Amino acid sequence: MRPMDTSNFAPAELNKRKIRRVKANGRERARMHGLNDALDNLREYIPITTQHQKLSKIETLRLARNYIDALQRMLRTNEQPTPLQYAHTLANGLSQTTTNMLANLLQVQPRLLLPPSQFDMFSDPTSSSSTQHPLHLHHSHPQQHSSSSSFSSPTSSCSPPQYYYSPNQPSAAPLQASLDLAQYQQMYHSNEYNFSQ
DNA sequence: TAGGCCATCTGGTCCT
DNA sequence: AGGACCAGATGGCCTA
Repeated sequence: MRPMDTSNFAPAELNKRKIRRVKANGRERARMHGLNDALDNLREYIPITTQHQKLSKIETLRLARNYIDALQRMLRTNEQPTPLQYAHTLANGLSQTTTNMLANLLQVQPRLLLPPSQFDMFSDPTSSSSTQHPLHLHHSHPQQHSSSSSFSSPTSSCSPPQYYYSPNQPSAAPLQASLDLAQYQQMYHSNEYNFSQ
C-alpha cells in the first residue's frame, strides 16, 4: 500500500487523520484476532491436532473442507471408507507436510496420498475400467504392519473405524487426532514403514 | 538461505 | 461520519 501524500494537509487535519488511523488500526487488529480465534476453534473440530505445531490457516481451511466432504460422503453412501480412502479424501489439496502428518496419524503410506487427487474414495474398484487407480490396488493389498502398533489395524475394513469419532469429545474429530506428541513419536518410531518420498 | 507463514499497518470501498 | 471489510505491502520468525 502506497503511503498517502499528506503534504497538503493542515496540521489539524493531519492530526485528525492520524487519530482516526490509530483507532482504525486497533479495530483491524481486534478483527483479525477474532478471525484467528475462529480459526483456532475450527482447528478443534478437524482431524489433525498436534501439540507441537498447529496447522496453518490455509491448511486448516482446506482440511476442514475435506473433512466435511468425507463426512458428507459417509452420510450419503452410508458406508465407512477404509483408512486409506479416508486419508486420501482428507489429503486432497493439502501441502506435502500436512499430507505426511495426516498419513502418519492414519498409518497409511504418505506416497499413496500424492496426486492425482481426483480419486473418489467411495467408488467401487470392481466396477471401474481396467485402468485402475493405484490406490485401488494398494487397497486390496494393504502394506501395513499390525504387530508393532498399539492401534487396531487401520486397514481392516471390517474393524470399526474408531479413529473417526471420539465419544469423549464434543467435536467429531477422530480419536487419533487427540494423540499427544509422545504418542505420536512412539507411533512414528514403532512402525517399520519407509516414509521417505 | 529461500520460502512459507504470520501480524500489523494502511488506504480504498462499502455499509449503516 | 464512522465502522467493517478487504487486499496490498512490509518486516519478523521459523523451518527445510
